[in-house]
Amino acid sequence: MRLSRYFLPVLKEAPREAEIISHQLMLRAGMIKQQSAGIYSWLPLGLNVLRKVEQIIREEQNRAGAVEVLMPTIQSADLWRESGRYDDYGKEMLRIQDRQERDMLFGPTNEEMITDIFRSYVKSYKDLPLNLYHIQWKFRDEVRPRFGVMRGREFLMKDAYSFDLDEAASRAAYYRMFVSYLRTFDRLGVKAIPMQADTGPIGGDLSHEFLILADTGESEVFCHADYMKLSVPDAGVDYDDDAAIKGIMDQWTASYARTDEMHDEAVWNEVAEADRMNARGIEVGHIFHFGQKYSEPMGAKVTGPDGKDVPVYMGSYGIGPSRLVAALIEAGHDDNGIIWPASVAPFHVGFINLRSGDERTDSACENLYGQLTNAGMDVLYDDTDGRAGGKFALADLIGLPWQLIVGPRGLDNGEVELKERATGNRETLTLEAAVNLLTDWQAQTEARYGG
RNA sequence: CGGAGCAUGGCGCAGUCUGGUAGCGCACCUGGUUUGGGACCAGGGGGUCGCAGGUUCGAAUCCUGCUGCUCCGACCA
Repeated sequence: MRLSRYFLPVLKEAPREAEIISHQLMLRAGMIKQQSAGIYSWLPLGLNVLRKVEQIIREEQNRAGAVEVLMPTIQSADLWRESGRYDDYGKEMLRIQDRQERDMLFGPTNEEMITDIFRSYVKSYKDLPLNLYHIQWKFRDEVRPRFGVMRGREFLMKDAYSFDLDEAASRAAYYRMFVSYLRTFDRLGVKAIPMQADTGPIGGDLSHEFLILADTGESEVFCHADYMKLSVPDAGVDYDDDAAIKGIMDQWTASYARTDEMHDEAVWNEVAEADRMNARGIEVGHIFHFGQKYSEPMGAKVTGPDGKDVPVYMGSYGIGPSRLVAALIEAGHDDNGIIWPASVAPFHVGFINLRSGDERTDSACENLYGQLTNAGMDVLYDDTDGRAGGKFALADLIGLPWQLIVGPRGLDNGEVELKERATGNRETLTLEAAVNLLTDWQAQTEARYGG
């Protein structure tokens, strides 16, 4: 992508209403525009990252055996009356009427609708296990939206729903999603720690929240230092092996890890003092096992091997991609701007042409641009007229992993400079060496974080 | 929903106390000089001062009502 043809409306100063760093940087980097309290447009750079986050989530859901569907944002109130939640959900649910004055709502979640889909088609235990998910916009009319897309009223959510014949199978489904989440956050380049959670209004008896540690996190967390060292299963993990999956789950839940809501001082004090980590975290995922809570009232039953009908056992599994984008920035930034994890960076490398209009630097950039693009790299080429300072500031702000600096002085020696955003390290090297370094880096990144 | 605050060009702000018909920086447009870490010179465009009433010869400024947005608390991906 050439910057001159892109749409990247950056700001030098953050709008006053932006309070936390991720919100400020998202506005300054031209990723989002606020349209109303808690409601945002996603501009090209923001959408680029959001799509990458979604795609990693999608790949890991698929790997764990979940199947993607897409349910509507608008739902009928009737479904929610069946579960009893139409009255229970309260003012957070945005209620609307269509022209026939039918009661509708903008979905805050989809348990009812997915249960309806399930009961319409699935009648036999032979069709289980089943896990359906979608990635769709939700609306919760929060009393107080804040922190940009971190807590918007409209937000993107991946929500998966598992269906199983009995409690044991349902727990196995829960464990698979648990492991899938470990892999998902790992690929996103962040450490997210599963913490024992309150099951809340959705109900159930088994629930974990996944939190990214960040100083600006909204929750206080207490966890054992072991979590810093635990390894995440690789792509070869066998989701059909219930025992192995359970083993990973056990390993990741063996030590103390709770948010302030569930914190128990007495148990916490049993952890060795040196191992106690008290930090702040951002909740980016939440999984629940709730058994027959919805299948029972909504009549989602399957016939078992004994010929008897039983309501299916269910769980639901949420990740907020839009919140994750903000959380990744909270976890990765410096005074100059964003530092993206390699796996979701909107572009791998930004080109800085120090002398736009100069025939030699222009053609060197064009040449490199062609080579890297052909090698499958995403390149943002700053081909605009302008001074170096502004170009560096922009490149730092939007946080691409690499900056390739091309100027007449370097070209006198057939050289360019390569700057790594995360470390700030700069290296002078030949054009070929720069191309090799970048393509090697991409191959390694793909091997480490790719699908 | 309870408490606090803000609203002046795309962004950041001054002006409001003490009423006299709107200004600064950045951004934008034109021309020129520039170009190795947010350039400089000259010229230019853009605002019914959130909305509606009221007071006044005169309102960004004073009064009343409303709306929007932000922050602190209870809730959540």
